Amino acid sequence: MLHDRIQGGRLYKLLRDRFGFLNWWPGDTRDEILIGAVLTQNTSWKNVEKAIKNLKAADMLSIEKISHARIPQLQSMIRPSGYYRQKAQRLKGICKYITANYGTLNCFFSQDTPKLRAELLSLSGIGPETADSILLYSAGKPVFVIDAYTRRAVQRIYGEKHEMGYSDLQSLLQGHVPADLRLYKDFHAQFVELGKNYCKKKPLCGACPLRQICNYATPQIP
DNA sequence: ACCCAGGTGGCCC
DNA sequence: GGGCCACATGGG
Repeated sequence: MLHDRIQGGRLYKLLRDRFGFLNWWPGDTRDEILIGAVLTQNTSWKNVEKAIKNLKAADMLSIEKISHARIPQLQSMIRPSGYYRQKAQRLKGICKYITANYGTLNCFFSQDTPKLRAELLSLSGIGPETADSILLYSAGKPVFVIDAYTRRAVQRIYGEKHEMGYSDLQSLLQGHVPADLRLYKDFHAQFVELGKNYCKKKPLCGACPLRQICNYATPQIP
């Protein structure tokens, strides 16, 4: 069963051996990572890079700056990342909330993780995945991020059928992976790397690392 | 021309 | 509490 396959770090070791350690989320500052997390929603990172480049060129790549940006200007800068009208509005709202209530990201992040997560989720434009991406990569909290890649990989391992919700998937992974920040960051990065290179087609290709643990013979749910 | 990408919020039942 | 749908650009 899945538990056994993930437990003992077998899955992680397998991926890690294939891809090497990935120091993942591109971005130099906490601000940049948070902003990128919002912009990348259902959007390829390539497009987000263009938006971030525009923001950087205009010296607007900070929570504080965006909190009082003009919407039309913000829209034009983030246009390449798609949904630019929605994202401009929501991103500004998020930045305004943080600066108005906490001043700085460091201050905002210095709360208990559960409270911080709930607060992130209460903001328009931040759902579970974005909240956890921010918690993990911007705030540095050991929270497992569940994204489309992770979901697909786990479904491959499971045997495709049992569709799990976000929190079920997260509980499952967090329950079987030691809560270590570097490990969580890298594990998620491994899932992304896996998804980008393999696991795209229905039958796994011969080179897919998952073949080592996924023989499609025992897809039973506990 | 179609399908997808590191989702989310608003409706509806 | 789940099933649709709009949101928008850029690349295969």
